[in-house]
Amino acid sequence: MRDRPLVLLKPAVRRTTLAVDVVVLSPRVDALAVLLVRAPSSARERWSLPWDAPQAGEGLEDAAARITRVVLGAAPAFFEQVGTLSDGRRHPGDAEVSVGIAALSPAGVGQPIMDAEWFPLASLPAIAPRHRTIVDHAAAVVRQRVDQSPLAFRLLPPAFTLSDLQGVYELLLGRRLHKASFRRALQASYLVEPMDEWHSEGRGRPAQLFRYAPKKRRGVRRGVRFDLFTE
Amino acid sequence: MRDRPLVLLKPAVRRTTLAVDVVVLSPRVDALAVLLVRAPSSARERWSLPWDAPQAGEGLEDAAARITRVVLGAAPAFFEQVGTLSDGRRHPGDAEVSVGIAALSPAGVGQPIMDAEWFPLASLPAIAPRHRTIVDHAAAVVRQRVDQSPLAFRLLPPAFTLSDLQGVYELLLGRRLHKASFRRALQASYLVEPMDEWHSEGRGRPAQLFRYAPKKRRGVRRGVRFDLFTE
DNA sequence: TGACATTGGTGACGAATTGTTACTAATTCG
DNA sequence: CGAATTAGTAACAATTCGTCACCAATGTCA
Repeated sequence: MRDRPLVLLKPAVRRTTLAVDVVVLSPRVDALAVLLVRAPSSARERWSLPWDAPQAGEGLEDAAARITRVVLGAAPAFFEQVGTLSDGRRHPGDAEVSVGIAALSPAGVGQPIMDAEWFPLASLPAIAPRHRTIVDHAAAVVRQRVDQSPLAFRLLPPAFTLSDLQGVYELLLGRRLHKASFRRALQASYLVEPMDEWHSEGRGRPAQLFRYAPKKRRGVRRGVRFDLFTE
Repeated sequence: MRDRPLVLLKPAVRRTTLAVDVVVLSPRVDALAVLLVRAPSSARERWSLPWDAPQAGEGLEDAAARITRVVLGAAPAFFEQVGTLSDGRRHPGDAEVSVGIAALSPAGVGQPIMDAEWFPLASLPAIAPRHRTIVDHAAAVVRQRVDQSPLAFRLLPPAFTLSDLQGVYELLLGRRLHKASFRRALQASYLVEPMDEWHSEGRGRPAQLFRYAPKKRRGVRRGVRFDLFTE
C-alpha cells in the first residue's frame, strides 16, 4: 500500500468542450420564473437555457453576466454556481462539460429580447435533458441557500417593502410565512434599514420602504442544528 | 430593447483544458487535514492537490473518486463540489478551468501513497495559487454545509461515539460545543441509532456506539433565519 | 481496597426564542 | 361615513436552548 507507484496518477489536462448554462431567475406574478430562449428550428427542443462558452480569459461568472445582458438587457444582481456537470445528458451545443450558474435578477429589471421568454419554474416547456437537470439543481440550490446568503434581497429592487420581501421568501420556500414572526426575526438581524419613503399601491395602508444594509453583527454562536438536513 | 438581435448571442462551445482538483479532507489529531502530493521537481511549488483530467465519458465525481483511490487507496465517503474556477490563477498543469471537489474520508481509512501526506488545514505548505483558492473554498463550503448535510457523519467510521461526533463538529466549526445541548439536539433529530456495542479506550466510562440511520422526520416547518448569512 | 481522576450521559431550571392571536394604523372604495 | 384592505406591533403561551449539577462506569495509584 505504502509504495503504490505514483505513476498510477500521472495527471494531465485534457481538452474538452465547455459551456456556461445560465438559469436567470426572477420573481414574476406569484411564481419564480426562468428565462428561456427560443432554440433554432434544427434543435430537438424549441426552448433552451441561454448559454455560451466563456471567451478566452473570461471568468465563468463574467460569462454568465454577459449572456444575461444579451438576453435580458441587464446584468444580474447575484450569481451562484449550481454545479458543474459532465454526465452523458444531452446539451443543446453538445458540450461535454456544463457549468450551471444561477443568475438572480430583481423583478422588473430588463426586458427579454424577442426570442426570450419568462416561464414559471413549475411549468417549463421541454428543454434538453442537461438543461432540465441544471434548472432543477438551480432551484434546489437557491432554496437551500436562502437563509445563508442574501439571495432574496437580490430578487428585489434596492428599495422594497417588508411585504415584498416576505413574498419573495414565500416564493422561494414554497410556503406561507407568519407576518409577525418574519418581521421580528428580520428586526433582530439588523439586515435592513428603513428609508424615509412610503409606497402606496391602491388599497390599504402605505408600506414603508426598506433597503438592504447589513450591519456587522456580533457572532451569536448558535448551537448545531440537525433539523436542516436535505439529504 | 425588445428587438435586440439574437445574433448577439450565437452560442458555441469552445475547447478548453480542464482539470479536476480534489481536496481530500479527513479529521486527524485535533485538526482537519488535507491530502497533498509531492509535485515533480520541475514545478514551482513542492506540493499540490491531487488532480487529473476526467477521462472521456467519466463523470466529475467519478474522476475525483479515482484520483482519491490512487493517492489514498480508498474511495471517499462523500463528495461536494466547491466551485469551478476559470480565473487567471496558476494551476500546476496550467488547466484553464478547474473543478474543485471536496472528498470526505473517515479518519483511519486508507493509507497515503509514498508521495502523499496529510497537512492540517491551518498549516499548509506553499501550493499553486489556484489550488490555494480551491482549498479555501472547500473549507468554507464544508463549514457552511455542515448543518444542512450529513457531512460530519461521513468523516467518521460507520460506528462512532457521540463524543467522536461532537469532536468532528468542533473541528469543522472551529469552536467548542456544549455536551448536553449537542446531545439533546441530536436525539431530537432521529439521525442516529444506538448499537449494542460499547467502546472503551483506556480511562473513563465506555461510550456507546451509534450509527447514522436517519429516520423520516416530520417536516417541522421552522421560520426563516436571518442570522446565518455568511456574506 | 478505596479515594480520585477521567470520560460518558442525563435531569432540570431559567433564559431566550418562536408561533400565534389579537389588536391598532392608514389608506381606498362606495 | 363605514366596510374592506393592507401595514405594523404588543403581548402571551409554548417551545427550544444554554447551563449547571449531578450520577455512572471505568482506570490509576497510594
